[in-house]
Amino acid sequence: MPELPEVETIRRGLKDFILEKRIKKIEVYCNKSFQGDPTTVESAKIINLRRFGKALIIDLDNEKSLMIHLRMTGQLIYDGKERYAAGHPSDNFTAKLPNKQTRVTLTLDNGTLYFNDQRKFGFIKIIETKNVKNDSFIKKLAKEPWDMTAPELYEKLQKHKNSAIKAVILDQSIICGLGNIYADESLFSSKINPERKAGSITFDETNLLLNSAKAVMEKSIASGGSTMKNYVKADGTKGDYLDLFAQVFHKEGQPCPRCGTKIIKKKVAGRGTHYCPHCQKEVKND
DNA sequence: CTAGGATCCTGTCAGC
DNA sequence: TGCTGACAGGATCCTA
Repeated sequence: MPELPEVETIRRGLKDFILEKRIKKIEVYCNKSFQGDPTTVESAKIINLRRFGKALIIDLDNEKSLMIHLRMTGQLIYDGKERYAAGHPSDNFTAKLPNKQTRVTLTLDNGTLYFNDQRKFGFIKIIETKNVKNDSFIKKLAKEPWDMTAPELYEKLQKHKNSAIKAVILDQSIICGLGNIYADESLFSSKINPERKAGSITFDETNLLLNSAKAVMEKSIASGGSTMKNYVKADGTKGDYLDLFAQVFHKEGQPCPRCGTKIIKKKVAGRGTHYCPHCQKEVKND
């Protein structure tokens, strides 16, 4: 699910609806999905929304924060006068809520925020605002592509020289923000085969990869992420926004936009991986 | 230390 | 139709 662009989309979109609003009540339907005592944040006001990699932080006015990670299938759906839904795309965006996949609801002054999560990998947890940066997950995050230099990334790649480049760029402690979609898209854009060992990537290729990562994520954020938002009509839910900008992801069997060769799907680093076998030729030496 | 695989959980889809 | 296995936009834990 949601990668950096989707979480950033959620942050920007949700802000307009929930900033300066108070949490009146929290209902937890699945204990695994919520860590902490909900009553300690009830009546607190939302004063800021921040993002660290794929994690969303909602700061409250009582020195506590909600840390939200959507993992694979998490969604945040605000339902008030309007509905704003983002995260893992599904019919939940327009469905009646709460429903079977609703794990937590936050009742606000002006509406309800639903945390839906089919697979229950995601979570909301309460942490002290001052401890956000010390959180075990946040602490490990590397820089995002915009803050990282090519020499920095190149050095990290050498440290993991025997791993597939795809596996390396998915590691949030190496470079932060890429997930399965943007890893594939960045590698395609850089003409790098996902199975190449990180140690075989040249400095120039590293530079290209870094620039590609920035470009594909910027493009996604600009178009509202690959997620859907502001939906009111049920007939819109079938639309796949990913198609609008993805070059290879979920495009297996379709012609490569650069050379026309059929896009391949193959398991790399334990993940479904899409690439053009012609543009992204394997390089033998490493 | 790195590298690779299993695992958490629910739902859907292809194939028999 | 019913069953089965594979797979899913993530991250962690375990093992070698």
